Amino acid sequence: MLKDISKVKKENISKLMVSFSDPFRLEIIDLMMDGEVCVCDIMKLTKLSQSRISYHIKILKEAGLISDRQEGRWVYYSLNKESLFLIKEWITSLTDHSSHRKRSCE
Amino acid sequence: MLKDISKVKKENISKLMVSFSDPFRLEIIDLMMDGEVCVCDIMKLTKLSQSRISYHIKILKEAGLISDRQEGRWVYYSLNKESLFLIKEWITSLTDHSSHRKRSCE
DNA sequence: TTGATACATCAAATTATTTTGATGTATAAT
DNA sequence: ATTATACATCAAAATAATTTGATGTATCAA
Repeated sequence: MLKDISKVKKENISKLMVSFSDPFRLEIIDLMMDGEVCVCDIMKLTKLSQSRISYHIKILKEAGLISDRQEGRWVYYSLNKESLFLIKEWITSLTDHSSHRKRSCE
Repeated sequence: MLKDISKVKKENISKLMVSFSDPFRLEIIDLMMDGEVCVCDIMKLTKLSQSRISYHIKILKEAGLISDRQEGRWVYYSLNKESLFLIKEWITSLTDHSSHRKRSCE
């Protein structure tokens, strides 16, 4: 068991995973790989409505997956590398510590 | 953009992420880190109902995250390392290829 | 100071996911 | 054969997430 991963961290992981669990959010994340994007960029590139995008952005933000930077009327969003590393670390702990031990009831 | 990651792969990723997006499924995954478990093990360790566990198991199975092995009346479930590696690979491609390029509208 | 743009937020409607309790199937012990 | 165990599956109910359209706020340009 992941005894070494604190509850706080687990809740972070959970939120990050929820972030990734929506196809539109994955699309948005994908767009952010090329660097900062504003909501208007996402609108042009995905044809999603503005409020719909804002909603998903909010989820990503609350999970700590993205950061924002305001510049005049525009808000630029970008991926947060630290949270990506956190997930990577978690997945790594899964692959590294998971056992193949057989179980047998009876 | 993740041009190099095929659509099929993306759909896998999406399903895997959905797998991870539920706290009870994370618990179940956690239990599987010590090796195989049967539904009855999960029942004892989590106090979730049998059909509830079966439901979540189904989601994990359909995402390809776990494998099953039947032995008599018991079915033993275990984590699928390949799918864990697939996610790791995906996260790695995010961390490795994501750019910090600034955007500026106007 | 008026109007336009960029985005956030809200409540209601829609849609999807999860839970529950019942029933079904297969295996195995008596 | 009958009964018990382990698990799957199903339909209905409960709950949660998402979408929509409207409205709100801040910034900026004319």
